[in-house]
Amino acid sequence: MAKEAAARRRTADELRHEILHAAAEVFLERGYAGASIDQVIARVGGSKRAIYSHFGGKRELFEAIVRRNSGRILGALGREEVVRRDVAATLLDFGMRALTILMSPTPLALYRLVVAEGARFPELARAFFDAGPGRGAAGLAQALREFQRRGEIRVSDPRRAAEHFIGMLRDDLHLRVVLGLRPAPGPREIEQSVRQAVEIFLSGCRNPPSSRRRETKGASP
Amino acid sequence: MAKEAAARRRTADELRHEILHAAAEVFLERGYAGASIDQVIARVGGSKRAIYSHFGGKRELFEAIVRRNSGRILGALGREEVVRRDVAATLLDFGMRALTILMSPTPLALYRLVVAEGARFPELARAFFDAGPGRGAAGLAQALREFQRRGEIRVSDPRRAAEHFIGMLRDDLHLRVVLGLRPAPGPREIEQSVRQAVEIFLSGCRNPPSSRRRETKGASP
DNA sequence: CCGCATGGGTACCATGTGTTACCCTTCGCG
DNA sequence: CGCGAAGGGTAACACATGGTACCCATGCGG
Repeated sequence: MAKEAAARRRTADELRHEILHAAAEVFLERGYAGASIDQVIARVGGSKRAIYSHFGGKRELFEAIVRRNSGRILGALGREEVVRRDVAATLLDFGMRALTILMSPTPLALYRLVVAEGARFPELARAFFDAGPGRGAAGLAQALREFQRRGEIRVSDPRRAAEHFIGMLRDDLHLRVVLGLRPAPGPREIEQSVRQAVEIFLSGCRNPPSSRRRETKGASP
Repeated sequence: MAKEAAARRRTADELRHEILHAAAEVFLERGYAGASIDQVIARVGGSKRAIYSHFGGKRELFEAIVRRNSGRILGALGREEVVRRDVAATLLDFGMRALTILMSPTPLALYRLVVAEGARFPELARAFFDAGPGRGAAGLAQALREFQRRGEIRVSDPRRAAEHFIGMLRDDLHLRVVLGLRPAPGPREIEQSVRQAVEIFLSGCRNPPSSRRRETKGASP
């Protein structure tokens, strides 16, 4: 009885969860204005009534979706940017993780969505930024301060430097993927991009003084 | 007579131009799905028939808008990244111009729009990227090659390096403005950001080898 | 064993959308 | 001076949307 009931009539939380899941799919792939309640209930199988009971309406459902995904997706990166080895290794590690996350489908779609609707949903934009890019930059900035304390790097504004580094990660490669001009890069290409970013970030590319660098063209294995 | 006629009945080109202008406003501020033909004709004063005569429909009008704005906005930067003075000055100049353009209202709205709809309008995304970020990166890459030829810098992949530099420009500051979390920065803040980006790009921030740098805190002996 | 509250499903509504058929004004030309 | 044509304005339409009133099944209390 109870089992049958549970199978037929989903728990309220179950249903709510499924609605959130389906709504995320729909909103993330069609945008806010382009998505419709009917499409959501078409996927989740329930009825509109359920949506209007559990959430208030389209707007509230959308906000729930964005908040939920903002929080969960970038939580993996957030952690603490533990300052483990040397600067280069830490930056490489951070960059790899960040770029890998940024290039996966859901964060990409979420990015498109929030960029598109951010101006019309200010508190959502805030939540997204604080949970994602903001937290990432803050963590990295903290790590940079630690390295600066150790004397390994020298930077005037750690927070801004962190943002610059993240900016290098999220460069045209990310933009091209966001625009759908090319598929997401694989781990190898990600690593290549991150390595060059770390190289530039640490050593720059001015020639005379830093001529001690080993790569450039000649193969040093 | 002719004057009255011209005042009453706009030239076909006149009308077409006004439609494009109004449609740009509507699309850029409401997004593709959120915009409506009625809103466009409400601003331009004509009738829907005009739109469907001059353009094919909503989709075509949208494409015309994006193409037009993609071309005209970033044309100012495009030019040729003339390699004038030294690397730092050129990068600073390029960065200032690029960031100033990126932070002005229309390019911001266009960015939001294309990011949102890029996946659904692939050829538009391509056109936008080629006319804007792509051209900018290509120009800068060309300049970097020239500097590399002169021996002023040393970089393994100029194109990617150019993209990294542009990425540093378009970092969290740009994202925050795109999301509407803060107003666009003034010239002073832009210059500050660009300066640090140039500094990092050229010299990096690793401490021991490049201790010859003059800022940070202590005077370099 | 039966009535009742709960909540999810059906059907509907008002509205706004993109699009098109029709008509009238206005200009160019004989 | 009259006529044909072209193009813009009016109005309608088919449709999809967000939102809601009604209804029925389900599980519990008396």
